[in-house]
Amino acid sequence: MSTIPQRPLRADARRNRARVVAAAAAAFAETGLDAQVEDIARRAGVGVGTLYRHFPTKDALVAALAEEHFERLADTVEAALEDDASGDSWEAFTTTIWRIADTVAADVAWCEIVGGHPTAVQAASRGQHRLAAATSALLARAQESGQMRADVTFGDISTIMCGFGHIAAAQRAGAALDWKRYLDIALDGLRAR
Amino acid sequence: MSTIPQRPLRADARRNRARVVAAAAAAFAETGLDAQVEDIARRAGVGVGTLYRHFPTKDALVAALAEEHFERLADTVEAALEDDASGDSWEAFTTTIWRIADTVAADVAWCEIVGGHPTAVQAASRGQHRLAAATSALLARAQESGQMRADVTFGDISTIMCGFGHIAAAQRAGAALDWKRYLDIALDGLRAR
DNA sequence: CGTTAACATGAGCAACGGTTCCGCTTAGAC
DNA sequence: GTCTAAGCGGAACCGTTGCTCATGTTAACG
Repeated sequence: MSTIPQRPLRADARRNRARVVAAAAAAFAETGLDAQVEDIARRAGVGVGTLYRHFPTKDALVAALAEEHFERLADTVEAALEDDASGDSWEAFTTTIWRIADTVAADVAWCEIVGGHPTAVQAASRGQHRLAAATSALLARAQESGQMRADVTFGDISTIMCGFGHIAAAQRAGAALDWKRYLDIALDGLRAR
Repeated sequence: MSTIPQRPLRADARRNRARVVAAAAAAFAETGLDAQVEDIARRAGVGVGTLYRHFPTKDALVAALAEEHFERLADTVEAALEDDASGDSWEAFTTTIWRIADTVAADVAWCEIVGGHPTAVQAASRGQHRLAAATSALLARAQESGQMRADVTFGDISTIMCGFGHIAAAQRAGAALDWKRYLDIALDGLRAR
């Protein structure tokens, strides 16, 4: 039951909406999900009222961003899937993960969404399914080549990436942690012996 | 510059302090660090004023609990270190980690503290040092036996456990994650090839 | 231009949660 | 038993934050 606008948005409204989305993405990435609405509006150069005209609630804004974020990730993995028509499938897998990691590490809000924001998770279900399908395919190839543990599932990958997101966030917040090291170890744990 | 009370606490005050600590531990374990002060007081069967008589601030309460938590963990690892005078040192290491994991998995607040609560981290520094020393020793043995990657440090273990804490918390909150699976993979990543 | 519906604004409202304060209670010393 | 300082309770306080609404502004169409 999505709201399909009868008339397209007025030019200024469209511009403002885009600004809000960009500002929110930046704010959430920096501060996490508890970035303040007023701060987002200020960054976007609009009033809070304008923000609320486009998104009925803060949750809805988060959900919209989550949706976009998942779609982008799915794009990345699907692209990797095509590029890797032939080649080392284990390496195709790991480089994809490292690429995703770079994106996720820059976004504090990521893990907060994955690990328990019902509205956002629901909104992003389409992207999540695409992501799951593509990742599973990449996974299957690496397993067929005998380089990856045979029992690894997509769920394992999302678990690892969820932990990853928190570690990256904590590191950014000043904790003595190292997300590269973490990924190195975790990926090693996925290899066949 | 710790405050040493000139006179011992009155009997009822001592009892109430213990109740507050227990209630706070339970509340933080269930809800995480944003458990409400009023809720903690209610669980303890005291007024908020009483809570604030014993702990000047919510942060201080968190710090006190963190301190105790780290000391307990250090106890666990030190005990393992003694038990393992002879035997399979890799297994000694992994069983210790699994034991710690059980404790940590039951406590949502754990990772929030490790990953960015300055007051608590500072208060727990003694326990952290004990924990670091004991874990490093356990680690060294497993490495000497050739079963663990030679480049693993204590920092790696705390990174892994930090991720672990968040995954366990998210799982408890309903996310489709599996902390046992995670540990299984991460520990495998620590083994030598 | 003139008109108007769409849009923007930001002070202000309400809820929430940590902290304080003061009148009352009680453990414990004599 | 009496006294008093230590302790207790919880209503009130206050800063914070998501959200609303009355008022002012402007894109877009004729």
